[in-house]
Amino acid sequence: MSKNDSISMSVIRRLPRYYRFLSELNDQNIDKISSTKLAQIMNVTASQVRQDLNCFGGFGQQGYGYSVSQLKEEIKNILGLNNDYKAILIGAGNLGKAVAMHMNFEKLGFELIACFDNNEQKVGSKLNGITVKNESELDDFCNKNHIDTAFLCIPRVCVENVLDKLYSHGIKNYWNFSHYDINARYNDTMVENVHLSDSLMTLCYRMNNN
Amino acid sequence: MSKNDSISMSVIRRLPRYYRFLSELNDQNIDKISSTKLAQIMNVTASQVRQDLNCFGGFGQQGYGYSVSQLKEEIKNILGLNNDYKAILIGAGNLGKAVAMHMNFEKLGFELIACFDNNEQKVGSKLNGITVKNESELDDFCNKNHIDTAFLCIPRVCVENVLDKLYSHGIKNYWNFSHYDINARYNDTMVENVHLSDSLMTLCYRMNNN
DNA sequence: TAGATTGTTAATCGATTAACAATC
DNA sequence: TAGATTGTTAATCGATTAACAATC
Repeated sequence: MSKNDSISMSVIRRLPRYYRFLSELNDQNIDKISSTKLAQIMNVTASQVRQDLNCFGGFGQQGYGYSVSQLKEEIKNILGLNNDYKAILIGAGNLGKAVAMHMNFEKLGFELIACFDNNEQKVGSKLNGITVKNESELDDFCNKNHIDTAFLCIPRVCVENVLDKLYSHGIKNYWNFSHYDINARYNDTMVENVHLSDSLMTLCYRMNNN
Repeated sequence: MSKNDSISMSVIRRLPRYYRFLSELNDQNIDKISSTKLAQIMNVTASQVRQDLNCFGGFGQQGYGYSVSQLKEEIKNILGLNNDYKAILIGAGNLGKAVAMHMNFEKLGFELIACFDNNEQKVGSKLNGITVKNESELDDFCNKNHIDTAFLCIPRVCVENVLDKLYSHGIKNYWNFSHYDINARYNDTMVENVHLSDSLMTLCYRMNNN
């Protein structure tokens, strides 16, 4: 279909940032912007802005620039934020709790429909209105509900067991906070990793070598 | 000094991953590995492994390969994980709590020495043995203690005020969980961003366009 | 020594930037 | 129309991969 056949990850990873800056401009009731000005604000080159946007279509108007509100909506659609992907969260520890409580899933194209934990202590507690279920109910829940993606907030050593179960139910999209290498086990999965400790190590390196 | 004059961010961001895989191999008591085998395990090319490592020195031995334990230690040193950088955490909400409780700072070159929050409800509670202080004590604390870096787990709108304060005390390294653009305000800061919602949006895009 | 594997140079590939014709 | 700014092609830059001589 049309242009977005094989957009590079470099471009894809910049999209949320465009979306954020455009949302801000829109909130400030600015209705037009040129690639040059947007680039200035975002601290990138105007060429990059135009190249990136043109991966998806000609959203601008020569001699004028881009309509902020229109471009913002375009990117929202490109990202797919109007979706309502059903997500479940595995692991209601500190990290899982933070993910459940902190994120505005609705604005990101997701709906969190259930949380699971294997710790009896946590079962029954509520996260953003969702009662934490016992992990033993996971299979049953997967059978009875359509699930698009799983957010894994469990320790590395626990992932394989849970992953095998989820994969057997056809779940192939993962937001993974552990260091378990999901793709190595199932190469047809779509995995977005968040490696907090890698990020902190990178900061450490840079502090050493500034 | 020597080789690591201007290592590209691409290489730097791969270092934690090397460190992880080497640590694992070491735990399995494997004592030698070739670039080819390591590349296989990590799903990259052997060329990249050798190029990356040679940015920092010739750690291998021709005809033999690399000593796992030695290479692991080398990378640990390159990353600077033996440091004891003093860090403070701003924001003891769900995210801040998760960061404080979940991370093994000691193994990452940091020591968390204080937490602050402006919410009276949170002040006095304990995170991993550290009592949450009132944000009003921040200035005083900065005056009396050496601080290398701040972890910002506060909402975007709260960052500017806190940042100005921290920067005035000479703190220039930040682990930033908000969408506030620290570098735009102070361009001599070292910032490592964690943008959870950007990550989730990227997953959303990829789910739409698999 | 012969075999293996590194360190490093050269070739390729992809991403970013510059330039400019098209056009509003 | 003249001025501005896009969309797009071409040039540059950097990162990845391949090749191979050095050497353990």
